[in-house]
Amino acid sequence: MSISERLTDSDYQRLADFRHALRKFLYFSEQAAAAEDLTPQQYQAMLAIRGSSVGPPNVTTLADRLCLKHNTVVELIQRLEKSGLIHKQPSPDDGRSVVLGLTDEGLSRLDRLAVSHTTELKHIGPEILKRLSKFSS
Amino acid sequence: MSISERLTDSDYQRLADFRHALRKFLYFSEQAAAAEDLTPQQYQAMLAIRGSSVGPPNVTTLADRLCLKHNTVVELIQRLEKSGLIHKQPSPDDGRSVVLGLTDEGLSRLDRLAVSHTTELKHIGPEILKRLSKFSS
DNA sequence: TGTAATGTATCGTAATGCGATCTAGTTCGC
DNA sequence: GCGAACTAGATCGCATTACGATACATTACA
Repeated sequence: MSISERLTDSDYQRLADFRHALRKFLYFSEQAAAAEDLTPQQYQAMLAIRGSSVGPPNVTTLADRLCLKHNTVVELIQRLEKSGLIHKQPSPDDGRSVVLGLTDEGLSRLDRLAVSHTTELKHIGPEILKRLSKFSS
Repeated sequence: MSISERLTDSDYQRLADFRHALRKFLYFSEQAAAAEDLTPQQYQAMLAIRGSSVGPPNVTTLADRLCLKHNTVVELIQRLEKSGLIHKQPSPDDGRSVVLGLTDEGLSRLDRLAVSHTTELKHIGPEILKRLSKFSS
């Protein structure tokens, strides 16, 4: 498909179908999170904290990882802390910074979600993959 | 990974990295939509209307496609109609139903977005694909 | 040392998505 | 053909989310 040509019906179907596959996965994720009494964003924040490959993140690092503004993350973190799912520690290196970590309760809920997401990805993953591969040309 | 074992650090990193790749694409999409003065949901609704493979959808069909409740879509549609991006026609077959379609203005904005999304998918698609393929085992 | 940069927090606002409820139109059983 | 059940869409109120603007403390640096 040349960039200068108008898109065809099937170009649009391809985009829409990919988006639909993505949306189905995200919908599953919303429902799974809700079953653990979490909002989708809470799950994503907890996953990003637990799955950080560079050690426990602070607010700014987490905001980058979630592609959100720092103040959005501050509030997300506050709700998570109030629910007893994460804890904040003042950074020993930098008095402005806080280090984020999961509580036992947070870990336990996240673990169940991570397992179910992994299972779901084995099911819906191939569909996303198939629709995605149609753009690689 | 057996389902009965506790997840490892790298299991979590895999999930978090996949989610991050997804989030990056969605963030691109949000920014691209904003550049055309659209909300992300408006773009997705318009794409679903234009990319429908079974003819112009009604509210219920669109809700299914977007994995949203019908009343959510009704309001989304109202905002789109007020902005002159879509039009609603009473269905000739069923007096309860409305048929949704894009206006010229809607088509023109969507077209630019669809092109830029296609381009972006060629860039970020492979990364999503790579992270996704790690769950296919 | 004083100024800029960084990290976090607070406040007000707009958009989103949903449950509950409503109205109008359609279908089905009898 | 008539009423009950069902379906499609619309309306309202509410909680959550994300953001811009702003503030304040800490750190870095010239």
